[in-house]
Amino acid sequence: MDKQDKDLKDAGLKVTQPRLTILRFLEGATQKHLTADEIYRQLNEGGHEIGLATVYRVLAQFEAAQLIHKHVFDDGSGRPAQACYELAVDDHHDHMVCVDTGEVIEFYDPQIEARQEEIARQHGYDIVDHALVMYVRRKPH
Amino acid sequence: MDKQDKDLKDAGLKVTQPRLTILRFLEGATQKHLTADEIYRQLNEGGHEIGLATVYRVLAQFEAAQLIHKHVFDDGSGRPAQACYELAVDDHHDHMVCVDTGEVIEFYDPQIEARQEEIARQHGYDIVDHALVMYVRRKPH
DNA sequence: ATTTATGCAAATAGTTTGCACACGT
DNA sequence: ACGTGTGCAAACTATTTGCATAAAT
Repeated sequence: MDKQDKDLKDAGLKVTQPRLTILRFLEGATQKHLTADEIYRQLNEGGHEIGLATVYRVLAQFEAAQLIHKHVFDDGSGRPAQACYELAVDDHHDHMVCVDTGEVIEFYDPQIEARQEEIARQHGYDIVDHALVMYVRRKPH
Repeated sequence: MDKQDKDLKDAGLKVTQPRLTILRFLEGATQKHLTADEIYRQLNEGGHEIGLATVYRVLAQFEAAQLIHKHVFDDGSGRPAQACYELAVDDHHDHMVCVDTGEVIEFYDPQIEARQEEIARQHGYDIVDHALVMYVRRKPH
């Protein structure tokens, strides 16, 4: 039993061809943040026949199992927002999206994290989740 | 010429009935964050005949003119994300959304703002915009 | 053998757009 | 009168779902 096989079982998911294929693809991908459609297209172009609906279903399951995280970066440019997915890793981080190139940069700042907790607490709330996205542009020169 | 009238002209928008109606509605609304559909429904129930498409178009124009801000709170529960809009005011703020009630709480934290600038700078970027949303739950007891 | 997963096509939800007509200046 | 704005219905996009078939245990 290999690693991905075990990961799926641990997540309570039956080990099926599509799930294995998608999980392996995500782990091997050069790009960390991928849309459902990108995953679908790249797999099929690579000879793996998987339906788009299945990609969505599997991603939803992976997300529920915390194997991956889903992000909805409102690209600001209006137009329909596409969700993207990335493999879950132990360390939490937030994102910067370059409005010119679409490039996604990850970062983590303990001060910000701490302030968030503090602010929620002051209002009488616990944080369930949070999303911080900075839309940025490469500084001239 | 009243205030809303002037606001529209200043934004470079012709003063039309739907635009005035929507702007006044937003300024008079008890709820600060409204979806396009809520605005559409409430106006029509209030006797103002406005098409949904027009509501969307006007909101898009208002957003472009910085009269309002658009938010896409990924309610986490999966399902299609609906955008909501709020009147732009001078002071910037971020949001907390209660995952149980959908309630939206606004907050502002200078430390977080400063850190964001700093982090972007360190990576060689300027911040164009940013969105911080904390999904929270009322603290037990 | 049974249960769960998959693929396809059709359905959905929110939002956008084409076009004929109405409005604002 | 002229250029925009509006309403309606049809189009679109991303995503979900129903259903018959195919896998996995």
